[in-house]
Amino acid sequence: MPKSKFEEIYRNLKNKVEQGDYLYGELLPSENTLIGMYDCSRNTIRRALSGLVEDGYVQSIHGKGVQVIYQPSVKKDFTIGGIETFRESAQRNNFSYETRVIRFQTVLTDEALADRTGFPVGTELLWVERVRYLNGKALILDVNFFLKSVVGDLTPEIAEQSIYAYLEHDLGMQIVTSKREITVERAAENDRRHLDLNGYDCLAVVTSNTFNSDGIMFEYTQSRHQPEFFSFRDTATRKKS
Amino acid sequence: MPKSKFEEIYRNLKNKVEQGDYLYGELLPSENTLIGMYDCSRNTIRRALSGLVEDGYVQSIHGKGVQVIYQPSVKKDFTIGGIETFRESAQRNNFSYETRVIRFQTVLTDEALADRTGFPVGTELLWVERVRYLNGKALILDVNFFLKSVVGDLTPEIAEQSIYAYLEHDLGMQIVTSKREITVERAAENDRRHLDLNGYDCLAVVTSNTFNSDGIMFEYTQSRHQPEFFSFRDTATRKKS
DNA sequence: GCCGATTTGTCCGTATGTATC
DNA sequence: CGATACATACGGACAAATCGG
Repeated sequence: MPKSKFEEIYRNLKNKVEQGDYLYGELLPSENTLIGMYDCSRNTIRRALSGLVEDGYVQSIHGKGVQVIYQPSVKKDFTIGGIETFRESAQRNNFSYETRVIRFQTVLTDEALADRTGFPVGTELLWVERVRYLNGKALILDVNFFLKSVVGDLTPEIAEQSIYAYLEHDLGMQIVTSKREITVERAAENDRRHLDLNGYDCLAVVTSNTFNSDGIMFEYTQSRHQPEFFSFRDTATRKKS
Repeated sequence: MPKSKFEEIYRNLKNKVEQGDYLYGELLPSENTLIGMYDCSRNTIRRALSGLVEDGYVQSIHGKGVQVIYQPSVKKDFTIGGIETFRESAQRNNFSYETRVIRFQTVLTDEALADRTGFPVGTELLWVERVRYLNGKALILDVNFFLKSVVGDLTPEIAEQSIYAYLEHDLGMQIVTSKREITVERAAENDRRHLDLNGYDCLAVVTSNTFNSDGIMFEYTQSRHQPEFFSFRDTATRKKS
């Protein structure tokens, strides 16, 4: 059984664009035509279209139509974007991958940790550090702090597989919002020890706070990437000031 | 005269959140209450709210309410996000700034340039390189390629001020969509020559293609940042697979 | 555990405004 | 000018989740 109607239409149109049914520079069928094609209301069509706009697939032009601006990417990078897990990215790129847990302990949030993570002082956290290997090279160092009260009995064994799969499937938790910041930092002692930096003295660092469907922030993470395989894509639309 | 109703409400609510009228963790007034407060339909309220969701200000929880997840940032970084110009960022952070044009010439798109920029072979482009100074330090190297047919008679003098102001105010052009990619690259000869790298051997590189309201891609840009002052913020929401 | 009130999520239909051609 | 297409706004209906009694 499908999800919602607008999402079905959104996916269908997205696939069509990706498969080249509608080409770069062309206009999509008009909203009225789409109403006929999908047998639904105008609102539903517009909702589906706005999803494509957010994805940078199309751009609507007042009085003219909705134009395709999707271009298939030539480079098959190891990219992160949206909220995609390490495992999903690796599989999408057909890379062999492995994860090693190098830290797994419970800590109490003190002043410094509170300032860094955004959790209140005194909160019990699970501190996990993992090294991610792609095709045998140590490329990512993940430092996670999870709310102990939420992740329950997460084990190192689970952490070596996918923590997100555990959270979503086993705990039935839904990840909704993730606030991220991307910076570039000089490699620290810990980075040098665990990663194959290949001569780089810097890393791409993605720091994020993640919220679940209950609206509670349950995770603070730093993902420290060797620069070579890091790439972040994004589409921005300018809101009128 | 104001823009649209939903945008007015969006801005109003956004300001209230920023000013602390609604605090982190609290719920906004219910949609029904907001309808009364703003004297409008439910759709209009929901549209305003969805803007706040996109900004990572709030998160709606089915059956419960709309929760504030906005936290005022302590660090006053030089950040880029949305489509903000160099000038806007500098002013927001109260930095003195200056721009020097180090290249300004017309080129014809060959195979290599087409591959890099996404413009078709044979297109006439304006190639501009500028060094951006913040508080006297050379921190950003901007490499722009503009569609010659669109930017018309852009001059080096204008380029030293704000190109975007020229495009928007003088040409009446509206920037709508920008596709961006963030990577980390080793500093090249050109970077070393023009930037104060402060010992870093890497740069944060933002590569973007920008579309105007006519749906034509008129700009390809590489913004090469000294890492120290680079920070990119973003809020992602997970779409159900 | 059930029920009803509240709240958000989805969907529909209609009307009017505005830009393009 | 008229036809077409997107933008905004309103109103109503029902579903689904949450919460308190």
